[in-house]
Amino acid sequence: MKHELDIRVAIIEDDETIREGYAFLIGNTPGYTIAGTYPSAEDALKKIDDVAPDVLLLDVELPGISGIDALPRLKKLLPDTHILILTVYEQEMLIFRALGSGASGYLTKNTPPEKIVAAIHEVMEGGGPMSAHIARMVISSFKRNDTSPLTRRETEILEQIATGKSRKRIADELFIDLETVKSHIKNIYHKLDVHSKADAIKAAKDNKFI
Amino acid sequence: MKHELDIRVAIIEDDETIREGYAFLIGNTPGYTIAGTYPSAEDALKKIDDVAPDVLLLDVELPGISGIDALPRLKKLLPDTHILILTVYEQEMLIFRALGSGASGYLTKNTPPEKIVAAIHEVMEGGGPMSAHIARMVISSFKRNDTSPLTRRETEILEQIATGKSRKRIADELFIDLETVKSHIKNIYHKLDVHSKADAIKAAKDNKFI
DNA sequence: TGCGTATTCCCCCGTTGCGGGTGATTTATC
DNA sequence: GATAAATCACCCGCAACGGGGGAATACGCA
Repeated sequence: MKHELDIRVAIIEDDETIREGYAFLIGNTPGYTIAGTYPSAEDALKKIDDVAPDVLLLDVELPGISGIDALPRLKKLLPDTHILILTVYEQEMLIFRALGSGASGYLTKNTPPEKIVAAIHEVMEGGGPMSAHIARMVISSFKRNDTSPLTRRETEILEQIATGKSRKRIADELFIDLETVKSHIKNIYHKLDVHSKADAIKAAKDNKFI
Repeated sequence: MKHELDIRVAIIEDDETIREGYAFLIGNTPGYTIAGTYPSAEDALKKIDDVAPDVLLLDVELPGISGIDALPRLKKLLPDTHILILTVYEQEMLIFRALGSGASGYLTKNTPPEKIVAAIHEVMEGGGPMSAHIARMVISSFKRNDTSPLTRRETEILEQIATGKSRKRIADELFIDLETVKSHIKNIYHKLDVHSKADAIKAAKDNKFI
């Protein structure tokens, strides 16, 4: 039951059962049309530009080029297509690489069918659908460590250092003397037990002090 | 209808109508109990530690101390309470400050009542409930610019510079000569039209090249 | 109100890194 | 086989960095 105003959905998924299952589910939901299904990224990269779907469901574990590696190239081919990652993997690395490469949402494969359809609708409405656990991980990535040994001023100065600014420039912008900045930096190094900018930044970022 | 195993919810909201509305809604939902309602952050900070709610709904626009400013102090008082921001504001600044200060979710006030209850449930289950538009903004914050003028190697080196490492150290870690690193940096500066580390990092971050 | 901490500023020292100019060679990739 | 990317080379002067010492206000919480 195709319709001109339907949301056009494409699927890249190597498991035929899952692929056809999603296609059946979405194709039989009013308002949605399957614009193409592909068993591999290579396949999709060759043919999908003729299809230009509104939304693309992308599996990350694919034979040959992985979904993650295909993402930037798919996004280049289809800049206006919303790409939803659909996977069993919940590693931070994968999630942030996917979102960095232009994915508009990230769903785990235990997502019930009706929620997948809802996610497709949501992404078309300007949302960013994520599975609950993924959303929590994304939120956690912003969270600062509230037990930082650094004072407010020290934190502020370390943040400035992390932007590559010189001590002189930091002093000028904070309206304090260069000697004061040096003094803070010495205290920061002592507290973090480091002996260089790079190590201080790394220690602070690892511990979410900045 | 209180129950020992109910999810205990507290509310900080200055508008009495809204506050009582939420309290009525949540208190009358099976499985949820209102543990306390407060018209201001000062009020809550004084009394809420006796209450120790599982979930706290927090408005950001409050008289006196704002919800955002109260967040770190509330989190310190109640480290195990999940705090859900409930607001009309959708500014990036506010969202990221809230998530950085320990908020577990962020909902806009046009959220229908049943979704607020669902969000409380979700956050107790390890999720990170966000309104659709908020989720999209959060996801967008990760997205790299796919039209960067920098090559892969240049991007890699600029990322290393942004961690505060010296050229020498970058050279060693990438197994290339110091002169090569210098050469890349010169190319980066030309492409970004800058003349210092700090300006290069700023330009690259502003444009999401790194 | 007072104790402790945070923040501010001052001097010394030697070493290292940084920004910029101009050039050349070897890999990939199309 | 052309174009871009990545690699290495040698020149220069100045600024920044890391670490040692000490000391005076300002501020917040009890």
